Amino acid sequence: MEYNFRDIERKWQKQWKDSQAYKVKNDFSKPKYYVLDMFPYPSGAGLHVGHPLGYIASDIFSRYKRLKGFNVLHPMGFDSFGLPAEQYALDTGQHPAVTTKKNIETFKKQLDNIGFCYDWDREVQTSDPNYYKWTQWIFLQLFDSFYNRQTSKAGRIAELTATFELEGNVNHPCPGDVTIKFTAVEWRSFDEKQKMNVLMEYRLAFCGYGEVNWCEALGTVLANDEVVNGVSERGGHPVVKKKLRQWYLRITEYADRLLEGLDRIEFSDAMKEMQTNWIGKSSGAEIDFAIKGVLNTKLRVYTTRPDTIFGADFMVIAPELELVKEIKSEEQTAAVDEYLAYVKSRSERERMAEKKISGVFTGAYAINPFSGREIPIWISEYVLAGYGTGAIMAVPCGDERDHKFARHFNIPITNIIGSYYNGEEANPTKEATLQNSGFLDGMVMKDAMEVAIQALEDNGIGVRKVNYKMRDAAFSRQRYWGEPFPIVWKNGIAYPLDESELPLELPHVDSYKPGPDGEGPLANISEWVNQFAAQIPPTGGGGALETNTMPGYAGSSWYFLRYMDPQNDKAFCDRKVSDYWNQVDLYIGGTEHAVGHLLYSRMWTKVLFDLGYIGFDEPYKKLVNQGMIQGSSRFVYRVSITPSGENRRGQVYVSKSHYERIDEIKNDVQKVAEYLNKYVIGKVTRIDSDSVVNINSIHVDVNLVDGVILDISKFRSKWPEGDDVVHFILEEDNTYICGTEVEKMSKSKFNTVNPDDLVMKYGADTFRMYEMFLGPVEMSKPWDTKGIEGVHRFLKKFWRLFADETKGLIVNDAEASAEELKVLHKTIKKIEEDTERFSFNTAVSGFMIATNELTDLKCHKRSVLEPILILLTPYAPHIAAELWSLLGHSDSILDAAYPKFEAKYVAETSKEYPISINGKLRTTMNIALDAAQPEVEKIVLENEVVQKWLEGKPPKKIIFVKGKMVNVVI
RNA sequence: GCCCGGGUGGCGGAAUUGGUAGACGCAGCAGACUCAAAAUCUGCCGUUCGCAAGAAUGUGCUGGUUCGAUUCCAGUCCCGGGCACCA
Repeated sequence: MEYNFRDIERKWQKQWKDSQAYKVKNDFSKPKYYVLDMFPYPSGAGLHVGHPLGYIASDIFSRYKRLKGFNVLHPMGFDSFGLPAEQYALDTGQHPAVTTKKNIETFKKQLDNIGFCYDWDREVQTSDPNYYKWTQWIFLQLFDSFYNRQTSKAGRIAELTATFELEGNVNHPCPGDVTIKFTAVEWRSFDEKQKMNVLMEYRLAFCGYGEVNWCEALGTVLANDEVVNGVSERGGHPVVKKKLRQWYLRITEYADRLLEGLDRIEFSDAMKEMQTNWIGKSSGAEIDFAIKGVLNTKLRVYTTRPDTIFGADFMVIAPELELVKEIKSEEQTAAVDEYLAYVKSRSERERMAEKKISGVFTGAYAINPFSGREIPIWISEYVLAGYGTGAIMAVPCGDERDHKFARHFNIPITNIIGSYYNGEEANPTKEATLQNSGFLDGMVMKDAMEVAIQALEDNGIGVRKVNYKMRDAAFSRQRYWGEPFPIVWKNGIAYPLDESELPLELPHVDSYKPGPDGEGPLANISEWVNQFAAQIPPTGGGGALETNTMPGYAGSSWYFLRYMDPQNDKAFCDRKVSDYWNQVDLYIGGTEHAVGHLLYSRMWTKVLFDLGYIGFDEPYKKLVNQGMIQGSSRFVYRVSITPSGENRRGQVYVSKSHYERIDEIKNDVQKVAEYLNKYVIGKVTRIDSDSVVNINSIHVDVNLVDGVILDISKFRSKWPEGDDVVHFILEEDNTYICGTEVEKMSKSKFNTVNPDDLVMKYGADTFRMYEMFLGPVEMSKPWDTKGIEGVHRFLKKFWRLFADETKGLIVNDAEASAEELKVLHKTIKKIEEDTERFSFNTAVSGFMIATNELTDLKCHKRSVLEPILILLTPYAPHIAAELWSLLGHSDSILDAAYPKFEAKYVAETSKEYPISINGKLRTTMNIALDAAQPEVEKIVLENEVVQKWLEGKPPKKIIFVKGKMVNVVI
């Protein structure tokens, strides 16, 4: 009876499917556990070995929790809206819905191959109208809400208008535009459009004109985190700033709660820090400076260091500010205008890349409110219009950028920190005692901070102020393949669709080309756009649907809730059901979503909590970041001499060591020609004066390479023309050695490995355990198929504990020996502890050790093997189920009782103590564990190795740590 | 530039609280079984010296704390990730 993994796995996958073994019920009587994977985008490329890493880990943990008696929710679905499907549609004309469906089928088949315990009845697809109906519904809730700063919670727009009727907005300053201020009387006098415009500045989902990251090549707007170094993350196309009407989420209102919530969840420190940095909270003050000769305008700056106000030697304002035009002096007008033109000419990309010091004096002066000193006002692009007030007070002795600027333009520097400033570079210390600082003189900076702010507030020239780097999140895309907004525009007012109209389905289109003026493809379908024209309040007639669609993160912001109650058509998720499943207990996914998806879904959860739809305000209790599996690329090197000598005798591929030698002499064409001719006779017959050596390193399919050795015959088969066409220059042992590099796994680099192939060859159980055995889940590592044999051998060896090739099942009912029970309980402890702390690689090694030891003991006893079989179930469910059934069980091993560790079986009476001399291990001795120090000292000193090192002298000291070690100091 | 991680055999990695460094596996070497191969099994396997016993050395590098450091501290180099004119 052999370990026939193919039959076994096919059999059990069918059996589990037929018996609905993975069906999850909302059974409120059982304790729950919710394990979630970040759902994949179903790309056309299918799964590669990198994808399942996290899925396997979560599957193991789910199955483990199930054995422990929990009702486990471990669903899977697809983030199926997105750009690639639409790009593909543009290229091929295939409808995204069609390609997406096909891709999902492939993904599901591949996932099922690996034997995951998903309840596919709970599958969600973000592009399914039954799903995005509720994405649109949640959007409507966001649209109908504002952030009430009094209660620090989302509230309804109706509450807000009720307040406005009574008291205006005095207690609810406008988050979108602080200059909007009105009384109750004024509010009541506003017409509908004015009211709606005001409310738009409060809504959590709002529409506004704003500078957006516009990518011409993609024809769309990108979120900040989709732009990397001035180019699009996808495709690397240039990105420019452009003013467009856009939808946004007012996530900035949640900045503090997003920050505070981090204390209550288990994310890695690195992840928390990324989010903290992204939110970028800083506190300081806004200070108003009078401008010399200008009466009704002040210069408002933001600083985190009000204590340094006496060191402000100049002011810098962002070139974009309107104030510039107002204050520039006549003499400086030409220079300022020239500078503004220069700034405008520079793209975001140049600005980011160059960072050179530039700026111009406006001719205006600000007045230091405490000293009356006149401070020149400059403009420079290093001050950003979008942060703080767009203006700063520059303190060159304390800020490096200000210092460089002052140096560059020869602005005198005031030293307020004494010896802390060396005249060469700025010192951002907070410890210095202030000098040249008026009433702050003699105070330590960090104490002066509070005094300065108080003085500013007392004199009405400044206020305490907290700022965030985080911006409101752009929430619209000029794309087809996304959720349509349930919004109708009429006369510039956005009217929400009634809930009963949801889902607002995407129309079928024939063209995915952008609409006019940067609008999305939907703008081209007037029939669809105008479908609600007759119903729009208050008068009916006119009105057009919003033609933008929602971004990729809309559907993924709440999908974890839908899994709980996926078929509900009355609500996104029944409250009783979400109360039961509650937070995701374990969320597994990559770090790439640190500041995107994870922040947005945290915000949506908080809003839904505030509005009373769910009972918790953090979606994910614990997050484990799986590492990336990188590709291990292989290269071949093609050498040619152009323009002459080329292709006379076909292409020449040289092995690695030859490549290295040729690379050294590549500038000498003659030498390279001789080199090539030495191996390929007549390869190079003529060299011209303009001949050059070309060396191309070309990705070669990793499946044609064994380790680093190229399978030449497979490679050669790409040229059916025959041997004359392609030549190889090999190593001395007649092998072709490839170059290697670790890169992202991708089809274009020919370094992808398909899990299907490995499952076919070794089985799903081997594949699962091997992926875990590679190393800690959190760690990124290049894929290497080599070691999979070892794991496969282990499973075969494990099988042989139960069954013999000729004799069949060899398990007996004899009583287990103490030694065997020790192995069993040691293993129970090891596997349970390692599983709990997600140390799956060491758990796999624990199974190997147990198998090796039981094989050595020739143990085939049911009472030992059965519990180990249960331990193995989460890791290798198929083999476990098969053996369980062979042992005569008719019930399912998926619900067996997890074995209980009993310490008495592993208790030892003595230990092989390491005996060190001066901390260096010299020998070991078996000593009873209950032996006390005097007794141990006596035994140790009698040891001949110890006596040899003592050379007759008494030891200085003997360190004895019970149960650990003995160290003799001489 | 700033902020996080991380550097351990030929390779992936282990060492959970400062206490036997290198578990487990891959690759390699030697052997058994076999006509042969596969499969399986046994032994060896950081480096240097040595027939061996053993000794020296060894967790990026330089120091320190300690009876004892892969683990703690200071400095430094390298690799990976994040942020990047945020006042």
